[in-house]
Amino acid sequence: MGVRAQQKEKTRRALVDAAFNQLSAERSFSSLSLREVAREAGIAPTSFYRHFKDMNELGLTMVDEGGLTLRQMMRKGRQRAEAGGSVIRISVDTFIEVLESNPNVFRILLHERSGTSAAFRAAVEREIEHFISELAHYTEAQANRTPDLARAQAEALVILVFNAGASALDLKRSERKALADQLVLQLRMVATGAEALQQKMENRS
Amino acid sequence: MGVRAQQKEKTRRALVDAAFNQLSAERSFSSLSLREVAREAGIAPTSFYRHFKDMNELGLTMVDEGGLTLRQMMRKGRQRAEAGGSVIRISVDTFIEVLESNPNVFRILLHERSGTSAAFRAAVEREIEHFISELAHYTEAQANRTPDLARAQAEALVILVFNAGASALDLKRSERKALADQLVLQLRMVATGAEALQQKMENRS
DNA sequence: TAAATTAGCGTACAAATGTACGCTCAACTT
DNA sequence: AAGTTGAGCGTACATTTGTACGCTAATTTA
Repeated sequence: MGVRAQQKEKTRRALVDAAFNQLSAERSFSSLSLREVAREAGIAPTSFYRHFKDMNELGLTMVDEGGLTLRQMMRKGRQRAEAGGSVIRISVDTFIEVLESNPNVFRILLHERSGTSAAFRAAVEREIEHFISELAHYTEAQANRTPDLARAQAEALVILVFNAGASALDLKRSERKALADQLVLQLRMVATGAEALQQKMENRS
Repeated sequence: MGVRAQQKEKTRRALVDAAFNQLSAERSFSSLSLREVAREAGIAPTSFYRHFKDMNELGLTMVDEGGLTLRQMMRKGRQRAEAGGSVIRISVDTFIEVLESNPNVFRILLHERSGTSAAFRAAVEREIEHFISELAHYTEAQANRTPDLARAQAEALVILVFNAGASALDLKRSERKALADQLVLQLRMVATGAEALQQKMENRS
């Protein structure tokens, strides 16, 4: 890659990073202005356009990138689970760790999920869908579930996890422990319930 | 109430209604400007201050008012359920109806739940907490659950319902049917799972 | 080496925003 | 009847925003 393209990529990264860094509990992506991001990245406002058509395009990039990061981290965590122990417990712990080390990635996903732009909502939904279908396949194979039951179960699990994530963002480290425990309990409810429903259906037919 | 106070109340209502009416899938509360709301309500921008300290105060009013509306409607629906039939099914159907007739009340709750103002998040959480504790008490009495199990169960149920609500806002009428069915299935999972977990605990002790 | 490309800059402008200030006049109080 | 209050208005202003336009200088291509 030429010197020129390299420098351009570097600036682009500076923009993305600047935007991520400005996110916080008090600052959502949609409240960031183009000028603020450019300022933080150390370039002139008008130079922004050399990299993105508008703020929307930057945001979508962030959602995609964030979702990818999350999935990679969760996948690594899952490898730990293969060593043995409760899958649910280990997954929840991994999730909390991921959340703690990437709070802003979470913020943008959670916020824009109920956001004002259809494109954003769709993008976030796509990321969540990745999680759901990975999990559904896993459950289908592992617990021998009916496809549609596996799907409903996976969806419920993911929703509960993401919601707990949203709450966790506002909590202190110590309170997160209790939240994680409650979450584990809820996930077990869903898993146990799905199993019971499946058995009932099998007996009936 | 005097003529004067009456007129003031009327204008205040006009402001609240104006704000609610401007909400849509493309427009969140936080994206509304004071001037826009005043314009829609038919008053001068500066007159806004006669009624609210700032937009934040207006928003909190809307959250409180919206939450109240929702609870009242759900309570009416619950009376229908007492006539017999599946509590879950009837509750879900009621919920969908409520959602369809008050989409904007939902939007503000859903969006500000993950919003940028701590006061807003707390207010929404308070509203959701109402639902959870009402449901937890119901379950505790009805199904004879342990308090903490009842709590975890109620929370899971409410979260699943609200999440489905968020998705439903983006769907066409016909697609909502399928979503409702899936939601019912998930709620049954939780209920069945909670029951099973409780039994297991009782046997163990 | 000469020409073409382009990342980044500075200037500029129209639009919109929140809100300070002071006025009016109808409603209320005394 | 006289005096007080306050809801609503218009004017005004500083600030911030997105973005159009044209320039520069370094890199790339020919």
